[in-house]
Amino acid sequence: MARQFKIKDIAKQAGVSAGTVDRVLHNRGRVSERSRQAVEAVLVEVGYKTNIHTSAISSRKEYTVHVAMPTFSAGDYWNSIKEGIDQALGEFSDVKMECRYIPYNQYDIYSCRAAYDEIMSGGADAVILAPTFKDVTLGLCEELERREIPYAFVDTDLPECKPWAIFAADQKACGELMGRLLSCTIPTSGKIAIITSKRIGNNLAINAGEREKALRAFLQQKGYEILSTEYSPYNPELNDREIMEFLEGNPGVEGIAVLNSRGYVVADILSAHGIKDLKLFSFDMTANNIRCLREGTITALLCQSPEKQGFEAVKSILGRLLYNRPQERAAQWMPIDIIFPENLPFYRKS
Amino acid sequence: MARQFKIKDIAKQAGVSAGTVDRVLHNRGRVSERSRQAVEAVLVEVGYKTNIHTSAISSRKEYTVHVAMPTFSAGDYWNSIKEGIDQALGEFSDVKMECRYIPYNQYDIYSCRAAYDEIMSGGADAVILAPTFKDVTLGLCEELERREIPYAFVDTDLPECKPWAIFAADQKACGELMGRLLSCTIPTSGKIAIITSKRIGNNLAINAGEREKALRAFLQQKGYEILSTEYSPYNPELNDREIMEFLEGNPGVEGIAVLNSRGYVVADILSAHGIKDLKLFSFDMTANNIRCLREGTITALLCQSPEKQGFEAVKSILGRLLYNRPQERAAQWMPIDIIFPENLPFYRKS
DNA sequence: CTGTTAGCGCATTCAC
DNA sequence: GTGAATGCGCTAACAG
Repeated sequence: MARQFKIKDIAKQAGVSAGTVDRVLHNRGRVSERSRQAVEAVLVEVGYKTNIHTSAISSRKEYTVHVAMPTFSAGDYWNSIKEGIDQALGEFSDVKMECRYIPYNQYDIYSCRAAYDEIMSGGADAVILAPTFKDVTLGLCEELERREIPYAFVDTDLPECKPWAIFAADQKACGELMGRLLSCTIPTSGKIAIITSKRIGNNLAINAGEREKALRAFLQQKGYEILSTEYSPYNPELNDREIMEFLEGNPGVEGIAVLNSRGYVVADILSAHGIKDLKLFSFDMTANNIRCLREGTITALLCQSPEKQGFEAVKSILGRLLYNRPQERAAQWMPIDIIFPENLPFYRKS
Repeated sequence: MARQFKIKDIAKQAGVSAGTVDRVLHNRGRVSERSRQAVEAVLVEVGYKTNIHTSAISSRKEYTVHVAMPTFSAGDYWNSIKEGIDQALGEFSDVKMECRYIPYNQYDIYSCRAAYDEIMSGGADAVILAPTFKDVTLGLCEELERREIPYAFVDTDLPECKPWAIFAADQKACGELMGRLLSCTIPTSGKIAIITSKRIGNNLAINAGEREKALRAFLQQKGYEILSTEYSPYNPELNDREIMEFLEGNPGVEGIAVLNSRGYVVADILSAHGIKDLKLFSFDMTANNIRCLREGTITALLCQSPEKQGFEAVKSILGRLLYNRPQERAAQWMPIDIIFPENLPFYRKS
């Protein structure tokens, strides 16, 4: 067990004091170029690794992190992200960090704008957010960058922004993976239906769009006939008729891909009409989707590790807050888990 | 942010000193019954949670953990478990803990016995092991229990033993999940071949056996015709002929399940003979299996989170060593990941 | 700009 | 049996 180098060791080696080493480590400035270089040389030479435990207890600074994401209810996707955030808060509970949740309606751009206004008015040291509406988010990020407030994305990437970090699933891979599952399950003679949801206004359903593009490319290459339809998240009572009319008008559909978390909506409709021989795939381990998976009305779910997204976002922001290092825009792509009834129990958190 | 209760707070509440609280927390004895009860009452009342960080830095005890598992080579399953262990060692680097690896040949019971002897002769504070040979392991565990040395299992469970904790995948679920994948992929008119490996001596290939049982039950219920054969891990040059003869003698096989990590062996044989239309599933993200998955000669892999097994085993043993709490035999079943080429990149660690 | 120093919360002596 | 005192490595405030 090679003894770790301590700050004092570094200081002695570099011919400075512990205080100076600390200032270098945290990019606090007020250090002469000469000292800084000397310290950094020793740092890399001995491979110094800061002891997060002692660091955590002796740091008395308090931070406020604002978290803006769509309203969540028990067992849904956004709630899982929140669980990951809370888990991180527990794990790093000695860092005095407060998380303020600022929820908004993901179908209402005004609600989102209001949430963002609230972020800017409060005194946030850092921000975690899900880029639901592209243009609105661009505006917020610009302002955050001007004020030098670090922010991290979860769920979706927005290439135009310069977040401190991104925690999301690769949507192209999500689409292709769904294509793979469908092509394993359905003979090429069968037709495949892609179901998306209508979204009002000119906001992009960024993720679903990317998934659809990748899925179509994948299936086309395999030679499938692809059909598609939309359902309305605003008029759920219409869905039943629309979906059934679609299926009746298009005989020969053997597989259905629902490109958002609403697989259960379609599953329940099919089930209510006694349709059992269709393969149905959807996204996210929400409470309703899990129920359908257990009932056998959903074949499998693709999951984007939402807990990990939340957890890693907090962890990363913390690193930024504690160690003021400049860093490149870093994307961390989440594992995409495939859940069948048989491996479901081992993914459910307490 | 509710302020956490500190040891001092507990002490004041219970009318004792910090030292006494510490003795209670660690079951160190030398505490009057009266004080102990008072302290424990306050402890549960305020929901005291020990601060692992301060705890870690101020504890000066040193521990030695022995790890007995099959010899590993770069990129194989056992190496992944070791990576998880090393990762934990890094994460908890301030706990002075040394891990001694004691590898053995998983096909040679004498080598295993020798490894276990070494464990018992060294001064281990705790042991992590994979129960490869049932009877030999039973003997070791008995002795460990007599000496009150805590031990944890990875990879496999052995119901007869009383380990501190178990980190393994549910093998029944593994078998059923493979059945599910096969039944999604292969029409019931197709035949399915199960391939296992011969194991010398009367040691049980515990995991593969359980998987096979579950898989057979699953497929039978779905109405498949099941064939099976074995290959020899000792005479690899024989495999090619044996496998090909098996396939030629059994036309109509559309899917193959390899119930251990050697899927690549079969994949390479098929590929060498230009056979492309078979669906092939196997276990574990080993280097060779990954190669075949990329080449398209393996359809998908089931993975038992080996890194997590190693990581959690160390974490759990650490908890036992630091906090002498008695705990029930606890099994923690790992997630079973399904890996296709499309989601492979997001599971690979650096 | 730099060095010095007082804690952070807990585990562990060592006197009582 | 018990409680006060000491140190772990690091941060942050302060005095130069």
